[in-house]
Amino acid sequence: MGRTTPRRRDRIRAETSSEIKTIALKHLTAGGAEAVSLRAIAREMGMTASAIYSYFDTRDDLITALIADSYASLAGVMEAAGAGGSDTGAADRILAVATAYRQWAISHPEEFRLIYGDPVAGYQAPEDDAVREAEDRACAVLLRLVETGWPVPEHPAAEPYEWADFGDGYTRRVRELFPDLPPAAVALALRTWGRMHGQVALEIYGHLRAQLVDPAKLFRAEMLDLTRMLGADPTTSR
Amino acid sequence: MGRTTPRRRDRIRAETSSEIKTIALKHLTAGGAEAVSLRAIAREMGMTASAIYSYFDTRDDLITALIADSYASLAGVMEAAGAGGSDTGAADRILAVATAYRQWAISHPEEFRLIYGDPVAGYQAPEDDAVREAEDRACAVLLRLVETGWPVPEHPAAEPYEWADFGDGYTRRVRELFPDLPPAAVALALRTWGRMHGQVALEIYGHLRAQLVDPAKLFRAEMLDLTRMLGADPTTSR
DNA sequence: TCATTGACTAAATGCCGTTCAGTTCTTGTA
DNA sequence: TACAAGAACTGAACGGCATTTAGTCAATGA
Repeated sequence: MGRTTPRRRDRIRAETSSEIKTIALKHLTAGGAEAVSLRAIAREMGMTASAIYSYFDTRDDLITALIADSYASLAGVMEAAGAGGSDTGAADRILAVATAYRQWAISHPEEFRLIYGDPVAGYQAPEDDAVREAEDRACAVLLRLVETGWPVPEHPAAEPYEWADFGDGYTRRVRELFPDLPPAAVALALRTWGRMHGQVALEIYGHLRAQLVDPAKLFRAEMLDLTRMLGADPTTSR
Repeated sequence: MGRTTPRRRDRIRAETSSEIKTIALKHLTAGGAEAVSLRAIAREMGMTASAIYSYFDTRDDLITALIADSYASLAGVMEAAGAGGSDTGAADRILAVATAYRQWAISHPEEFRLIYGDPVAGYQAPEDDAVREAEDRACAVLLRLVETGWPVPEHPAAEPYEWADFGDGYTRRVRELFPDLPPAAVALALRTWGRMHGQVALEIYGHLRAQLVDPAKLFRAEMLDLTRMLGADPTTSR
């Protein structure tokens, strides 16, 4: 009964929907989020702006779709960088993922801003399943990095972590994927995220422009220290 | 010849200008950057939107003024936190500044987004003197933190830093304020910034909401490790 | 074959930033 | 004190925007 081949109408609909997204993405990368206007997209498609409402309930929904697609692209890049053959050292994998994160941000600045910034006014982080899934994928890459060096000696003064410290849904998904990792390891993965993110965010938003000639150099130094935090110091692991 | 008391007209002008900013800020905190509309501000002031153009050449200029004011407020909070009596340990001062940074962000989320995000479409980080000055003040607070624990043993694999690695103007201002600090210390201060910023940015933009029950706890752990990076481990300095 | 449904248009609503011509009133000076 | 200059402001307009609504038309599935 289940129909394998999509019906003609559904196919056309999917094509139009993806054409809208493609043009929207083009405008985004060309002129930032403000340039994503339903009228401009429709104009380019030879349609009326209101026609787009058959495909996206509102402009924000279209933006959310762009976020989901962009985040999936970032997650893919991170996964590829984190996969590295089994001959790759732990520190190298960490540096590879971090570099991939930064490089993706640099080559897709507007998409990065879309995901991690707030380019759409009054726009609250959407409760979108596709977005959450991409975020989980990115998170999983970091968890895999932590897993390699685990257990890492805790900072003496740090408070212990428990599962109750994390969101319910998140806890469930993490424990399913990484049954052997304790809560403290998850906390470490989130700290890793923050550490990678900090410098990249500052750089993308232009806050290191006047200070640094080569932001990559500072990022390398920071990520090198990160390997230590994850118990994968390159001086000992290679 | 120099007139000390401002003329009546100048005074009124300054008052109107600051009233515009006050209302703009009110709308910002209430509804995000999108809510800062010249028409809405003028409406509230009993004026026409075009009247505002006597005070700010464009909406973006008004936004830039808001950024400068907000950044100055953040810098002030950081300075206060970093001042701590001479009896305060180095680690405590670091934690105080970091906590101040995060707390300010949490209590002024829209201003934080204004400074470090990209709420205004197609808006490039302005080359505004007042903004740069506030950024320098915040930077100076971090440099003072680094200064306390300096010298910190470098990570073995890290590349050495030279003054040529930094922007010209920035280098000049830093060396004037901190004649004794070497380039590597400046690099460490910028890394400190990135590390503080990373988690706070993720939190403010809602990216830790689904994951963490208490983001402050993770931030504490990260900042505790930061004290180590700055050579001010609380276990040894207290 | 035919009623239904989805894609689409056209027009309108009410926002917005910005421009411009014209008005009013304050100001410093002749 | 009279007056020219200029600042502050109004009102109308332009072109842009998201969104809503009523209506058209053709593909669809029973």
